[in-house]
Amino acid sequence: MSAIRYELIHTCKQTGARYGKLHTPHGTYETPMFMPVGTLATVKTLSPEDLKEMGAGIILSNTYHLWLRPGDDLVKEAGGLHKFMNWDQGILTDSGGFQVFSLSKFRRIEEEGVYFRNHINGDKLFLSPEKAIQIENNLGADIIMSFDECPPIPATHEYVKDSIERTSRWAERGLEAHANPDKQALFGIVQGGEYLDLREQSAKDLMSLDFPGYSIGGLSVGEPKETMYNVLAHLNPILPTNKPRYLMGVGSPDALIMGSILGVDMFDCVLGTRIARNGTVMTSNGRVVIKNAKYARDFGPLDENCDCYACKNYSRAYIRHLVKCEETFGIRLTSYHNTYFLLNLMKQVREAIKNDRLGDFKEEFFAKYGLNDANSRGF
RNA sequence: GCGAUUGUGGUGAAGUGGUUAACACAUCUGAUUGUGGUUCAGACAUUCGAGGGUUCGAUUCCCUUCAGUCGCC
Repeated sequence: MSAIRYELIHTCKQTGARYGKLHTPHGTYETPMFMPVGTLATVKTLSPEDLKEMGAGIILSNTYHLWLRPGDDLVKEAGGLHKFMNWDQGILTDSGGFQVFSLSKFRRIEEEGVYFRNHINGDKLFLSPEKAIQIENNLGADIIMSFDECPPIPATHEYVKDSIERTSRWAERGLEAHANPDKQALFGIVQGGEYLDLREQSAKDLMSLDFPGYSIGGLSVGEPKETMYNVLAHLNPILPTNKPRYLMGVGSPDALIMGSILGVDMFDCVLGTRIARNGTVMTSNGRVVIKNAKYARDFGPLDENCDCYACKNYSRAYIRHLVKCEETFGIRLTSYHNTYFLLNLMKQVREAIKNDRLGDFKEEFFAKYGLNDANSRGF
């Protein structure tokens, strides 16, 4: 018995996008959904109460980071991640595979796992599929990820083929090591870079292991958007319709809409909260770099069409001042707004799917930014 | 009043008798996609306190002047 269940409720007649519900041990959530990222058991600057208030469902946390600090055994001792951070909604943990790829300059990938040095003090570390699952079991998230290798784009076909085959073997090992599949759903991660044949092979290999959900990894690593959309379009008819599909690390507004159209149910991304901390917000009229001098005397809200806490109470001029002075309240307000914006965008996407008009919604949304091309940068 | 010393962009400062006057911070623009609040990229002194002189050429040498700092009466 799987810990989660995906229920496909409606398919958009205009685009084929999926509206559904994801039932987890900590609540049921409508999809497609955006999951805010809280790497170190907190969405930076936001409290769990804030997240609840803005309607966040599942949030992400991270195996690698929590393993190093404060340690998964400590989290287990605290009663698990939900209790530790006072979040009674869904949690998903990433496996650490991506961090090995993105944070460590020195790493040696072997069949049994990866040797690398941590990003804090350079200590030698070793992470394997079994070890990652063990940590994730201790953390206790509702949805957990297989330990994968995230190859760069570009990489040779030969390299990526070896890589996905190893990642599939790792996925199988993780499945065997998994202690409580009835409480935590383990997802396999489809890799394959930009090669459609390898993406297909990766998906089919993982599907033969019958995971309760499938992640699509290794995208948004610097490739053109078109490459990503091609991969999604290819995988869409291959992946099972009765399981959730999770596109990892993607979350610019245009990619969220395009991903939904291409059959994705779940997204996560640090983009919104990261650019928030650097003084940029997403608005219904496009990106606004609130740090810019032109907003010094702009006493209107961040987004005139937004009714979030930040927009209802504070002006661009005030927020710009706070951000310029590196006051923490400033980046809290921008983080709040961007997270709200992305959650709200997905709400609109779901409504559009239910009304069979996601294609129209996409056109309207893109037009507002002056985008008429799915491959445009957007944000 | 006398003596010494220093004057380089918003700030702190390098530097040289000879094409675009280091660097840092600040400022101004971009960027950031399974998160170190990080990091990266670019812009920013027609000009070296002011005036005069020497020189082919002076921010650099000389004179005057102004301003600051320290010391002495």
